[in-house]
Amino acid sequence: MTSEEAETAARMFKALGDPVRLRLFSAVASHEGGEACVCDISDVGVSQPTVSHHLKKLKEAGLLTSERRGTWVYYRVQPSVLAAMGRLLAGAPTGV
Amino acid sequence: MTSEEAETAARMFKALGDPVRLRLFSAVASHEGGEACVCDISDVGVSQPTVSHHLKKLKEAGLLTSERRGTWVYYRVQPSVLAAMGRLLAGAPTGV
DNA sequence: TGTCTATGTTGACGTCTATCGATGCAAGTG
DNA sequence: CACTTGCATCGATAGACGTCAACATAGACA
Repeated sequence: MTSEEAETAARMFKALGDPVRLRLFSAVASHEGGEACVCDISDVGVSQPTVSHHLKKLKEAGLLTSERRGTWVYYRVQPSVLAAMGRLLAGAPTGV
Repeated sequence: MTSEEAETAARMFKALGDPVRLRLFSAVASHEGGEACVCDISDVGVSQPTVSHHLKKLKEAGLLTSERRGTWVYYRVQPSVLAAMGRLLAGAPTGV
């Protein structure tokens, strides 16, 4: 595993390394239709700006995508990234 | 996903959320025999105390175990934890 | 016993991060 | 146009984190 690969992968793991973000991510992933608007998942015990902050982090890490439809903003997971992280953990290193 | 589950899982993801720790973990996981002494994997670009610090973090997160044999300390991965994280990412939520 | 090598621990320092209140922006509704 | 709702951004603050130098400890060997 090269230094660059480690940084890329670590960025994703780091994004899931916060309880609030993990719950938000799980909520989006398990929501009906594979997507959820912020109002559906914002009940994680923190204020609304904090939720927005964490969703932005998850988006920056490439784990979520967002789309505005009318009044609401819908978040959706990036399946390919999930698969890559799963492989990494399953014992199939990227390039070692 | 409850708050407690999120905290437990987030602690593991967080442990892998640092490039140095991810490289150390990958090095141990891919090393011959599934274990490695610190001298084998300490070439990650940081000082020796920092390596020790990160290995301690990984051990606290339950991702590694350590065993002293003579002069050297050998680290080994916890396979069950890996499988659990893999399942989490593969789309089999723990309790949602 | 003394010394060297291999690791772990401590203390300090600078940086990052999570959180909040206040505010701003977009879109629907009257 | 005014008002409300949903979400993002800004500024500030407290706490966590990564890193290193210095020191401590454990084992091997002469």
